Amino acid sequence: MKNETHDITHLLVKHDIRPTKIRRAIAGLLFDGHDKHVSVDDVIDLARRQKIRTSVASVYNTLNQFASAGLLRRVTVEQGRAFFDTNLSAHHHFYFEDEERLEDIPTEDINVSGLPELPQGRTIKSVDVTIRI
Amino acid sequence: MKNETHDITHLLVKHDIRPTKIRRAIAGLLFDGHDKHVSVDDVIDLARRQKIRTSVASVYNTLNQFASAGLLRRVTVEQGRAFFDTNLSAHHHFYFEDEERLEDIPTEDINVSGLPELPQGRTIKSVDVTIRI
DNA sequence: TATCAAATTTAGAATTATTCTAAAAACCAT
DNA sequence: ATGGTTTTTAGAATAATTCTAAATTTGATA
Ligand SMILES: [Mn+2]
Ligand SMILES: [Mn+2]
Ligand SMILES: [Zn+2]
Ligand SMILES: [Zn+2]
Repeated sequence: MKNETHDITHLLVKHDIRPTKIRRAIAGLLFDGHDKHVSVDDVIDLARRQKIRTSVASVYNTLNQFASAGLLRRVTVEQGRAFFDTNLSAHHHFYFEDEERLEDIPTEDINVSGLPELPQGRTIKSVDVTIRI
Repeated sequence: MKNETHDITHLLVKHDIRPTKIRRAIAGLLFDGHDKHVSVDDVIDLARRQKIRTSVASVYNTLNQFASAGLLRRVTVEQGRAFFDTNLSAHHHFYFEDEERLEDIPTEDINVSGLPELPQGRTIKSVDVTIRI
């Protein structure tokens, strides 16, 4: 068993996700040490290229589970398609409209300060800055 | 003819949109002097309540035309539904996730500075700050 | 290792938002 | 009023996502 496989199994277990075959396979595609932003279609294509046999429903199930478990972050930049981000640290995004592609902006490259008072009883879930270019 | 109606006709004409009946009706719902964020469904409901007879396709056509003409600004905060914003001045948003509702944040209530360098040949189309609460 | 209940995966149907089509209606310059 | 052009519309088409329920996999236990 490759070390990488072992790491992925533990990553899933740590997040209370049973490390089944397709979950490990999809996690293997996503968590390869490189930050990425993927659509469901991207994952289906990636899986097909690696001869991983799965279904559309499973890709949806798995990405949604990973997002709920905090292994992925959902990024909404256009209505219609969802993107999932493997970079979990605080950061912002360029969105290349013509290419329908996201690129990270390190949090230190944008200064967001002086947040307004929140309405009663609310807490911030996220602060997202998207620069469309 | 009410003054308000006249204003709306001129607003459309100024933006090179022929002031047809349904366009004037939908513009009347939207441009009443109060900033608002509406979904297509909201507009259909508003129209129905005012006994404005129209079709789903026309609401889509009209909102898309208004957005292209710069009378509305499209706001993307969740995959699935599009919001249209009548507030055209620079500002940001709270998004109330549980209520699926937007609220404006005046631009002076958030300080966004030190934007990063843009990739070659790109220009900023918009800078959107969304605070999910 | 064999058994089996629970969890997962899956194909295809269903749902939802949006766009497309092409026929009918409205518009407006003459 | 006429008639070419634009708009409106109902319903079909498309596309992303979720649902359903049957088949498969998983992993604890015997
Ligand atoms: Mn693709
Ligand atoms: Mn509604
Ligand atoms: Zn990112
Ligand atoms: Zn707004």
